[in-house]
Amino acid sequence: MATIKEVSQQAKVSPATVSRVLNGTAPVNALTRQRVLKAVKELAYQPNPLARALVTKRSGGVGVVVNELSSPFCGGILWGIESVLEPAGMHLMVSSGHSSTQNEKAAIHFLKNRHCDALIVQIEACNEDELLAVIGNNIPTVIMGRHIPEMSDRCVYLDNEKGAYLATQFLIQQGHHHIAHISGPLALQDSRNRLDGYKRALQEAKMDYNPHYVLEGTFQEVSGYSSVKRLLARQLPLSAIFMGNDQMALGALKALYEHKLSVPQDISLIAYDDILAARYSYPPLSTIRQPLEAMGKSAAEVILHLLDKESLALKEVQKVFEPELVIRESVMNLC
Amino acid sequence: MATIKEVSQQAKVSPATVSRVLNGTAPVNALTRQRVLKAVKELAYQPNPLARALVTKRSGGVGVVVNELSSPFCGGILWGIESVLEPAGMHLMVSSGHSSTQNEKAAIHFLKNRHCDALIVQIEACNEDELLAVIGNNIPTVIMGRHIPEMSDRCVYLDNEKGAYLATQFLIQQGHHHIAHISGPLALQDSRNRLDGYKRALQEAKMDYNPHYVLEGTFQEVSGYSSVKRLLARQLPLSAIFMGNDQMALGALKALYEHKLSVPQDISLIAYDDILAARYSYPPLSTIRQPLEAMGKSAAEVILHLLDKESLALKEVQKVFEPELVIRESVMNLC
DNA sequence: TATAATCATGAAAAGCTTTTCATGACCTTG
DNA sequence: CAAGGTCATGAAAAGCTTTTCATGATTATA
Repeated sequence: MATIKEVSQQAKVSPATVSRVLNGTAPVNALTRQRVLKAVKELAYQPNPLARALVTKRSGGVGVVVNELSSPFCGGILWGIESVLEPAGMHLMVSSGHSSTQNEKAAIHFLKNRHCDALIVQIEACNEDELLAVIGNNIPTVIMGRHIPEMSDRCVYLDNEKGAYLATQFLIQQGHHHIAHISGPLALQDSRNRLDGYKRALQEAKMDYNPHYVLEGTFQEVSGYSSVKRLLARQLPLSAIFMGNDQMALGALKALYEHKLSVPQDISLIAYDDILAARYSYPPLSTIRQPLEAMGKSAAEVILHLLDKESLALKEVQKVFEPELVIRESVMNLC
Repeated sequence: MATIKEVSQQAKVSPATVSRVLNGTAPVNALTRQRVLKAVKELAYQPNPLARALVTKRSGGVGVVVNELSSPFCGGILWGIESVLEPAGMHLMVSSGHSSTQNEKAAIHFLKNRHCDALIVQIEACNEDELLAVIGNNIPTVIMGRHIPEMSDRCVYLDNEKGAYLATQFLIQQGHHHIAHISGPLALQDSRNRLDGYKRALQEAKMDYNPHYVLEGTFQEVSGYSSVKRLLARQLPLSAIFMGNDQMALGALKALYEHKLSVPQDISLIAYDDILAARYSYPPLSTIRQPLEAMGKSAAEVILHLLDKESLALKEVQKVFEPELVIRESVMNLC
């Protein structure tokens, strides 16, 4: 590995001049510049990022904490982030939170300690106060997948209320009157927003909101399964369920199958997220799609702006994303 | 951020002594040590990883190049890697190859240039020579998901031949005689090994290998769809298909559905990988499971050994993993 | 008791850049 | 032509550790 000193010797200039040529930080005589560039090429010189980081206090790394590396949700986000950050010359340092407050905090500390220039955080367990505390305010940070009022302009998230509204509205349009909802954990803002959207659609259709039709789940498959069983045990008139996410819907499918209820003939199902499995379940699930990749890209763009790498104003980046209704075959038209 | 100098002043020692206490590189008088530790605590001192990396030539980062960040396959691997490397104090720098030779090379160069201590590479497009060339031999590297003879002791992979053998054998045991195979791209060693396993099972059952029953796909869903259509057009007697991976099997399901052939009554299907969707397709797919997380862990352990962080001998890490047959409902018993 | 060996510590160098400050050459302007 | 300004460049410092080498003190050995 050649150093800047060797280059400077070969080009018969000082290291400072080489630095100036490479970074364009000061004007350099055209001939000198050429000599330098020639030497750089001949020695295949590449600046040592560590030494550079030490002096500029910019490591070129962005820390990303996702909830679960292996989930399709996080994969989509990561992909989006990478596609923006890498061309900008920055690298991703990833870590995961595994839905545990402690892990999440540890992951954030870990990355902060590694001198990341910025942080992108998509976690579920920490509440708002914990999150704000652990982030601190000495590192530019973007929150993904939830809205935190204190840092509204650095949150990239889906309009969950609207997605739930769209889902419920669709069920109503298809002629359903008795619509249940299995929510996610209500400690999460997302889940609460989805519940709100469900309520708003009912209200708009002049249908009463009945708490007996709502159960709280955990976003996991087993919870979809057990919640639906509990719901059925209540023996309420029922024609459709709005499931808080796809994974729970897959569990629901199983529960309904065991009760010899077919989807959508006996019960209609609509869910949320549009993971791959939603397309291949039987029947394929109608669901609400989140533009994960686009959201990841936006988060990365916000980061670039915060780091002043781009001239665009921060406001111009889209931060609230629109959910999209994906119609497949799990909802029956009763009209 | 406190520096080592401030700590040394507070503890009335030289920076060298602080370093010695913190790294245990030389004996330090017990009392001095206590003074130093006290100062470290009071100032909440944390060594600057960049400065440290500059002198030790160890950044503490491991570069990971996966084929596709958003795929469930890579997610599982990443999870495994993270679970070993993070406790060892190392961080992950990720990048993806997107099945393109150029991207893969760029990603590896990108990470090497960032002064990673080591590399874990799971890519598909580069052939062996390209891969060896781009890796070079100045950075410890582990290859995942394929076997490269030149660096046999640094490859962590599945016994693909055996998995394919298990799948095909299972079909035969269930009484199938006309078994087709839609392979992955035969440029990939994995695909060739799976084809070999298929052949071996046939041979062992004294069934003839007929090339008309084998089509080459791309591992993508659409390719499963089109390959099956082409296969059906050949009008061969057929009772089962061994699909090269789950994604192609999902495409196959669609093609068969369009031909009004039901699975498994008319055609049986078995696949490879066991992604989440395999469990929820209709019917749920029998498939071959890869222990992704365990493989990721192993890869990370090999890295740690290569970096001499652990005393275990390199040989003791498991590097060839056993596939597991997962029986669901896509295969009919004809016996 | 004198000499050798061991131990604890500090000063300074090394690692590689970027950046500040200074300098000398050249040009412009009064 | 002298004074002031601009331009291109170099020397040296700064950024924060780790590590080498040297030193003085203490202990063991002959």
